[in-house]
Amino acid sequence: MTQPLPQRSQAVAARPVSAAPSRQQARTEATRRKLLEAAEQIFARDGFEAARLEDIASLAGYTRGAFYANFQSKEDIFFALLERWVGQRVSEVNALIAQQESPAKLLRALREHYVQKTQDRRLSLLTLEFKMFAIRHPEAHARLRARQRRLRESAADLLRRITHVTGRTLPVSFTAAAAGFGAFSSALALEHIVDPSMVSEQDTRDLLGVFFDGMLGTGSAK
Amino acid sequence: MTQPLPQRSQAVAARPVSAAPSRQQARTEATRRKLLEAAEQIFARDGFEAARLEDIASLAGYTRGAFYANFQSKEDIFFALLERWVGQRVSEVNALIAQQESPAKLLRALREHYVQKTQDRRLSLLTLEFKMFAIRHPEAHARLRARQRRLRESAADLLRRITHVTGRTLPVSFTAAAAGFGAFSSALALEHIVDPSMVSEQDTRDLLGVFFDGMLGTGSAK
DNA sequence: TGAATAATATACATGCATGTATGTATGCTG
DNA sequence: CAGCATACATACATGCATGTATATTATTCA
Repeated sequence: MTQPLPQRSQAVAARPVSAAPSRQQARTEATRRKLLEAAEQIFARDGFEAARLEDIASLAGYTRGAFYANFQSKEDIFFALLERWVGQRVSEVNALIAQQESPAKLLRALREHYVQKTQDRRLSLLTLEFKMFAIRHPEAHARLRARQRRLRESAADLLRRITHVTGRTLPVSFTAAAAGFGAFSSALALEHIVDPSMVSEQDTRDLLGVFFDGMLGTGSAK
Repeated sequence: MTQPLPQRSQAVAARPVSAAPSRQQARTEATRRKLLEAAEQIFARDGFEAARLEDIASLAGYTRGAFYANFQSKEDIFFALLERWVGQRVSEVNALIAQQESPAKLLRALREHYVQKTQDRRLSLLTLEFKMFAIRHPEAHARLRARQRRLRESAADLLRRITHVTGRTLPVSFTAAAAGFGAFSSALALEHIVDPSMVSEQDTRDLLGVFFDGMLGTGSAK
């Protein structure tokens, strides 16, 4: 019934690896990108199950015809989105690492990074959506999990560097700590979205701050 | 076509408020309960959208006929479930409050309460499901939010009592703090479910502990 | 410029879950 | 125990989103 998912979605017709992309190829890439960006919005808005391919296509400015020319199914684009998304997140973290700032500055930057995450509605909802999907689709679970791990490893690296300098030891593994930060920030974002009057943006900042200080001891609670 | 939703789902035929329930009424109550319990499982397993009434009914030992005799729609049972569920959570918290133990004991109990939440898969998933639903169904948002608030208020009360005794001040409002604890524990539960090898149960305990100590200062981090 | 191919649209088929209408059995009441 | 109501099951109708097959428009290249 469900045949094995192809590794790469829709394998763009083979071509010499780094040749200049032809105009048609560029066009294809562009619509793929537009579709992915639309999917990002729709999935965040409606969730995976309720999301309609029609909506994704039309938001991108196409019809479902274009969709099926570029992706095989809803799951397919969901995975493609995940890849892109993890790549982007990893880049962000790596950018932090690459900064080579003082540990204190790095600490503040990391903290700000998570605070930012808290305020990005789409990001937080997608994060949750990916995880929910993983839980509920056993056949896809391993794949999803692997990508999440990539991201967690990056963040863990960053934590490793920081604690190496500050000499502080964490109560849990680096990866678990990274997961903790990520989880907490999306959870707080969710709270704020559901009921901003109960948890203001400032509240999310402060709550995250408490946790952050407890873990990494910046000392500047307020 | 769609007449205005009655406030109470399916308005069990009016009868003197606290008369002894007839056998038939008792039977009805029982199947309603079974259906609700089944729904709890199915919604947690599949999520609201993917959940099929067929599955709920059959898990409860009935067919969809029984379902529609007791509930009007999937949304209807979802809300009924929410009510029941919030009621249960509030009771739990109130039980803690009613204990009238020493503040130190109360603190430990509260902490253990959240740790327990972390380990209850169904509970955590349902929590998230309710919130996601609220976000994505504007017409239901207010109603959902109101129930969540009831729960948050209870927890906030508990926090108020504790801090009143310990003299400690929180960095955020009591309700925001309560939301923080709740959010963090379901988020950690989710992490553990998605990838237990990254975040063990002990990790969730420790991470929650860090936050807890940061907020309420029990002092016993490890 | 026009044939060949790629990109996208349109039209159609299918499946599946919801909801409704009707049937049946069991319990209640005079 | 007759007749009615309640509780649930079965069968059917509908809608809607997916996926596929075909048509149309845009590009490339001889």
